[in-house]
Amino acid sequence: MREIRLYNTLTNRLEPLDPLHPGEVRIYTCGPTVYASAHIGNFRTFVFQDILRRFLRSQGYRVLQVMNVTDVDDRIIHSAAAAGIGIREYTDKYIRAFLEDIDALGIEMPEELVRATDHIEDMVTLIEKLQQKGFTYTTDGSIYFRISKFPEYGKLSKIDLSGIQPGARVDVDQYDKENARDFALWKAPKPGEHFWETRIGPGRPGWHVECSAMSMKYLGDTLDIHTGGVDLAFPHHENEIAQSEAATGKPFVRMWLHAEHLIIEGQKMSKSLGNFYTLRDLFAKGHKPSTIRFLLLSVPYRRQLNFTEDGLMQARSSVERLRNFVTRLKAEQFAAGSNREVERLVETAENEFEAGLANDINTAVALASVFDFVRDANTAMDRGTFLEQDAPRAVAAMEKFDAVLAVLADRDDETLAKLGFSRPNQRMPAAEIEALIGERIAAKKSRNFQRADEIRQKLADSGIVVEDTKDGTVRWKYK
RNA sequence: GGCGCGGUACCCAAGUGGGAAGGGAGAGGUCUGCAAAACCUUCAUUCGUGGGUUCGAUUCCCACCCGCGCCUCCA
Repeated sequence: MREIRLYNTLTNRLEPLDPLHPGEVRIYTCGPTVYASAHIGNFRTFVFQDILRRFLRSQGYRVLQVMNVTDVDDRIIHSAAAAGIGIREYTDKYIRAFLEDIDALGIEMPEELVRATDHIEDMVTLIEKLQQKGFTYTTDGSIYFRISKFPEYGKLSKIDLSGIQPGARVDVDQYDKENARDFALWKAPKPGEHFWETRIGPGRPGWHVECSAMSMKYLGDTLDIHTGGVDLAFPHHENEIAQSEAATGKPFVRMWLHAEHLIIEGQKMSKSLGNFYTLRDLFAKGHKPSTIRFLLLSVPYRRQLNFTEDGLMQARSSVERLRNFVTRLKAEQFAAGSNREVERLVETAENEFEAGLANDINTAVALASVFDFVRDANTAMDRGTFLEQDAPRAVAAMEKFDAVLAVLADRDDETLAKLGFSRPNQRMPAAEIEALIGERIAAKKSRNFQRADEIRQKLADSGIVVEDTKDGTVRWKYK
């Protein structure tokens, strides 16, 4: 098995992946907080995680991935109350939308998608364990984690607690905490708020404890990989480490992977700047799922990604190029035989593709190997040195690449239609298209080029592109 | 201030102590009735700036400039 190296935020180094359970990689992924639609920045992180899991599987690993859904927090409680419905009902619709969104982007479902509110009992058990070991204290019914009892606090984010300057910014809750950095494991209910009646009293869980409880429940005390956006490293992941390791006495996570943020047209994405896009906003503007996925995956995950209109155009063209190649492979007739040179091209591409991804999921290198292959194979086809037996081999390679990339197989129209974004101007019935193309071929044969061009224009107006090929056949596709 | 990421052609972007990947756009050409697709050619003689190490640095070291993130329950 090829060695896979990943950049571990805990050690700030590239390290070889060495799963605790041979052949199986256990991953925990911080999922969405379902109080609103996820935005394009969220999906940068989720697409990265999808590339990671797809690559691991393509390398023969079993993957056991758990993603949480945070369906209880202040915003949810308040919004649900304002809407006069329960938090479960309130979050259901956002969970549904999230599932539709990740499906639209070709993101595979994790093996376990778990809701925080289904695991209150597990969190209570974890908090009890921390209480027994003396890592907590209670103030007014809220239970806090005492950071001073956990000397390794700060090892992920490399913050030095001794150097903290008190003052500048003070949390509003500070008065009931011993230390400003202590965080809530359990929050006492406020009047009128949703709460659970439990062995540790009435209340609701703090944000951090949910991830510790659920990850260890499904993946064991020590996980192979924990992923999330860079912003989560502190305090969320730092707190997860503290809770989990204090409770079990074992290392919580062997490798921490953090995806850099996405910015929009060079600016930080924020609601006040009005550059806050959901997937559906982009679909409504006419962008295809494959375009968005390609753009999100084309920049390696540890690099900030500038999400721009121009970038979307470029991504769209790139995907077109790859898809055109596969279409050509399947449609064109080649002379009998097979060419060892082409086989060599395939092997080189497959090797470089894997090597790129194995080096900290370097998608830019992986894509370069695919494009190299596409160009060289196209050249061989143009020169007539690409033979009949080479085609299925090349198709197989492209399918292998797409098992990770997931942008070649064209589900765009289908996906958009499912979400209500069908484009009626592209819905000319196939029979009518075929009839027009037949008429155009006849017109061309009788050298009535004016009529032929009229038909081509008519099809173009309906979003259909016609391509004449060398051997006289005609291909068409939706634009 | 602390911790971290980055500055490579018009845009996106890889990379290494010794010939600067790949994609998009542009220009010219081949093919085509014309297109489209594809192919060919072209597109970085300061790889942020200034020093240093070296036979040789975009790559290592130092300083500086610029952009960004986290240090507040934001992926």
